Amino acid sequence: MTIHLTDTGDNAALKACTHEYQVSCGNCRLNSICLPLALESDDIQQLDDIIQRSKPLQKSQHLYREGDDFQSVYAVRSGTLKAYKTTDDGREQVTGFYFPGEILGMDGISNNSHASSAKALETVAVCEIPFTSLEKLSTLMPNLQRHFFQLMSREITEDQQLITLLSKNSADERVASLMLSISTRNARRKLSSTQFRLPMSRVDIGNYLGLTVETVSRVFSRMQKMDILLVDNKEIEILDVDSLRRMANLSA
Amino acid sequence: MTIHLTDTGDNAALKACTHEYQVSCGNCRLNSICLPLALESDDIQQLDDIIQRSKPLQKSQHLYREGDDFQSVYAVRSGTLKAYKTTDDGREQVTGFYFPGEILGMDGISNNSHASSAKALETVAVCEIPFTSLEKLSTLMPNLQRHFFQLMSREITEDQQLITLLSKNSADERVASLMLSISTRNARRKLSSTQFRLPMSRVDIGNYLGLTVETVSRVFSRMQKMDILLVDNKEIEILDVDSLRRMANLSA
DNA sequence: TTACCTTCTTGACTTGAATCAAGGCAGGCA
DNA sequence: TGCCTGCCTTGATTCAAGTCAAGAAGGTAA
Repeated sequence: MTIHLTDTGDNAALKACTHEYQVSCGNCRLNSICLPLALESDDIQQLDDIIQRSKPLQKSQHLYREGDDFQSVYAVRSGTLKAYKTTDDGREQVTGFYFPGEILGMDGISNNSHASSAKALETVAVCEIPFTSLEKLSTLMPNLQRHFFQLMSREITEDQQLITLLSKNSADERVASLMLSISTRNARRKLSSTQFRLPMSRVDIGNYLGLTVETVSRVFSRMQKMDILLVDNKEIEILDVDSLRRMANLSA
Repeated sequence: MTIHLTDTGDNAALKACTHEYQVSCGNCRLNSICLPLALESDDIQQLDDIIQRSKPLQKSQHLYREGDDFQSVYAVRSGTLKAYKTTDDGREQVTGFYFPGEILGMDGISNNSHASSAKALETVAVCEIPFTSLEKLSTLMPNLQRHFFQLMSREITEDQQLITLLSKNSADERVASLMLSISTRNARRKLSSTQFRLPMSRVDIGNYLGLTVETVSRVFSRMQKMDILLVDNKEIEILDVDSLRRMANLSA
């Protein structure tokens, strides 16, 4: 039996998941994001068979920790996670935020142990994809192999975007870019691209963007004063996308 | 016929490559870096068959450019390359340096077009690995598939290291880290870990580390004054590794 | 050899973001 | 209801790295 997953909005994690573990990839409304593949229905069945849909994670619980044995990669079904590394001197570096449909954990493949930790920013449901099964299946399904090569390659290019952002852009540009990125990712999930609730704290934003909390806060205030954003704590409304784009210094 | 590659030192590119195209992976002295695999000799033969060893690139020539169709990934045989992206406002962001035994070009997989450009910093010889052949071979050789998953995962974790460096560390720490990284990579190739010639300019170093040339130059001067490094233009000698490590703020 | 050009270094000054410090606000709990 | 406690904001000050400017050193070509 499969049940259609009716809502994967960020607050719907519990509702969506406690009773609806048995979603299949074929039915999942996120499959266009996480599995944009020309797979035969038979293939999808095989993939479904290896994927484990376990009970949801509560806010601030870890999906995995840096140094844990690497077993699986994970697709986010609902909710948001942050990935972070702890530096040698004990500070934290947020390396990414993961929204529904996105896949995390691939940095663990190289050493057979997770290179970063993943923590739920709110209630989260994930699909667990055991990596050895995925490898075996990939040798049988060239499309799937290619898909995972592409996913990892995308992660590389996204990291390179972040490197450029950190290396070249001002505080304003960094915050503007993150807002645009979240906006785009919401649009992909058919959610509003102009109004959303930030799942992460100012500290996390600052940490991700290489800025202090105070700077992040000041940038938000400035953008509000310029009528680019409407900021009410974590609720964000983009009032002027064009100005935001200009501020982010991105032509695309 | 295969000829043993006698020298892959950075200046030996021309000598090594104009007459010695026919090296095989089985004989290549870099294979412990680029192919640390338990492959049967028959497997290695199959891999050899798809790899193309073309004529060397001269300094400042491009191996590929951002936006080029993605066909292959490349293993560096001798010499050094830099990878860089051009930002929307026309500036350059160096995303990595690639030394002999290292593999580049994997960021092109996700879009079937190269996400960055690769330019020779000196005379360079590469092994070209056509990606579609590699994919096919990977479905037949699970070890090879796993190896490429691992290589890509390593690229991700290295990018995350750089993100952390850019986001959290001072100019001194960044330059110290790069010197240690180059030192380590030299050691892997059985070259001196304490004395080497930087293949890249100060501009490239600054660009990679998110610093200006002037700052890079000042850091080198400071390190020289502290008897940590001996700097003579591009010739570097590490006088005090422990202090350099302390300066880089890395316990490892 | 000189002349030119690029790359590197050093100094003086400026500036954007960090730090330090104080208060405000919202949500949870007694 | 009111009081914590943990976020978030705002202001004043400091500082690390950027900018601007000048000159030195190294490589290349005539």
